[in-house]
Amino acid sequence: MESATSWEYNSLTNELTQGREHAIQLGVHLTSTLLPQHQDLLQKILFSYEKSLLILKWNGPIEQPQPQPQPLAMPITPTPESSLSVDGSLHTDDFSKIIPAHNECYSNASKKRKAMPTWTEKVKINPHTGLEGPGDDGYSWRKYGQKDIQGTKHPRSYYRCTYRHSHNCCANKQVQRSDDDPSVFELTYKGTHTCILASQSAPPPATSPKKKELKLNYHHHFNNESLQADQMLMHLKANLRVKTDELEITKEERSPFSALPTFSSMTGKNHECPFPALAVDDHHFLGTYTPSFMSSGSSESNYFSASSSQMNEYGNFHAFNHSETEQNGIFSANASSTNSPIAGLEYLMDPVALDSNFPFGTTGFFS
DNA sequence: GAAATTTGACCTTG
DNA sequence: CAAGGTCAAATTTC
Repeated sequence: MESATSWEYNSLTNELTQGREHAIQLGVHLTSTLLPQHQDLLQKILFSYEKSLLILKWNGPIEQPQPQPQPLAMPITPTPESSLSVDGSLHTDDFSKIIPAHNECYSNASKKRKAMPTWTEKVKINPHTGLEGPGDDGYSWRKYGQKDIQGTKHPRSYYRCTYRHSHNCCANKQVQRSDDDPSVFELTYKGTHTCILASQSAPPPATSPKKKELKLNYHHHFNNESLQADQMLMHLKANLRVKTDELEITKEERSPFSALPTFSSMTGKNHECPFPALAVDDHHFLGTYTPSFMSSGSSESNYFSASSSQMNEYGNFHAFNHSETEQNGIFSANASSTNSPIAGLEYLMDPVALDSNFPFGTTGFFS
C-alpha cells in the first residue's frame, strides 16, 4: 500500500496531535461541569485521535522506518501491511477491519518467537505490603507455564492473554523475580493485545472475582527499551505538546504497547483487557487506576503483572499527589485517591515529573 | 461444572 | 544438545 511522504506524515501527525491536545485541554477545562454523556463523547473524540495517530505511525513516511507508535490507551496492533490510507479518511469501522489481517497468533509470529514485539519493565513492590507479586496491569492473564531459568534463583512464569482463543489475542507476558532484589519483578511482554478491538462487538467477561483489589505500594521503572509510561508522559507534558518524530524505533515493527493499566472507579470494579483505558467512571472523567492482584495466597511463582504504565493518553490516570520521593533509585509517586482529575493532569504537566526517562510508579493506592 | 493453575513432557532455538 | 518456551492433562479453586 502507499504510505505518506515525510512531509505529509509530519503534517498529519501535527494536526492530529494538536486536535488531541485541544480536546484534552477542553476536558480539563470542563471537567467539573461535564455531564457523563459529554465525558463519553470527549473520550470518543480522543479515541479517534489516538487511532488516527496510531495508524499514521504504523504506516509511517516512505523514507523512514516504521516508527514506534505512541502509547495508547488501548493497545492495538495494526501491521504495516494494513491497507489504510493516510488521508485522514479513516473511520472507526475501517480501523476495526485491520484486526483480522494482522491478528494471527498462530501464523508466522508463533513460528518465529523473535518476530513478536518484546519489551521489559521492572516493577518493585513495597515490602510493607507483604504482597508477593506486582499488581495487575489491567489485562487478564492466564498462566500457562513456569520454568526454572538457569542462573536465577526464582522460576519464570509464563502468562498469556485470557482471550487468546476467544479474541485471538497474542499478548504474552513473562514474570521473573529479581535475584538481587526479591521485591523487584521483571516483566517481559511479548506481543500486543488485540483483544480490545475484537471485544467491541463481544466484550469479554469482567474481571475475575478472584483478583482481589488490594492496597499496595509498588515502584515502577523501565529499561531503555520500554517506552510506554515515559512516552505517555511525554505526550502530555509541557502544554501537552507531542513530539511524535522523536519516538524511538524498536527492533520490532509492531507496537510493544500492550500492557495498559486498569482504570476504574474507586469502587474497585476492575475493567479487564478490552478497552481498559476507556473505562470511564461516571463521576470521574479521567478515572482512577486500580491495581489488582491475583490471589493473595499465590505462590512466589504465581505473580501477576504490574502495569506498564499508570496512565494513558486520554488522561485516564490515577491522580497522584506531589509527594514523590526517590527511593533506591526507583521513583515513587504517592498516589492518593483524590476525586480530582485535574490534580492528575497537573501532575502530568509537571515538567519535573515528565522527563522522558523518568521512571515512575505509585505508592499508597487507596490509602 | 467452569475456569484457572500446576507441572511434566514436548518443541523450538541457538 | 542445553536452555528457554509452550502444550496439555491433572489438579485446584471458585
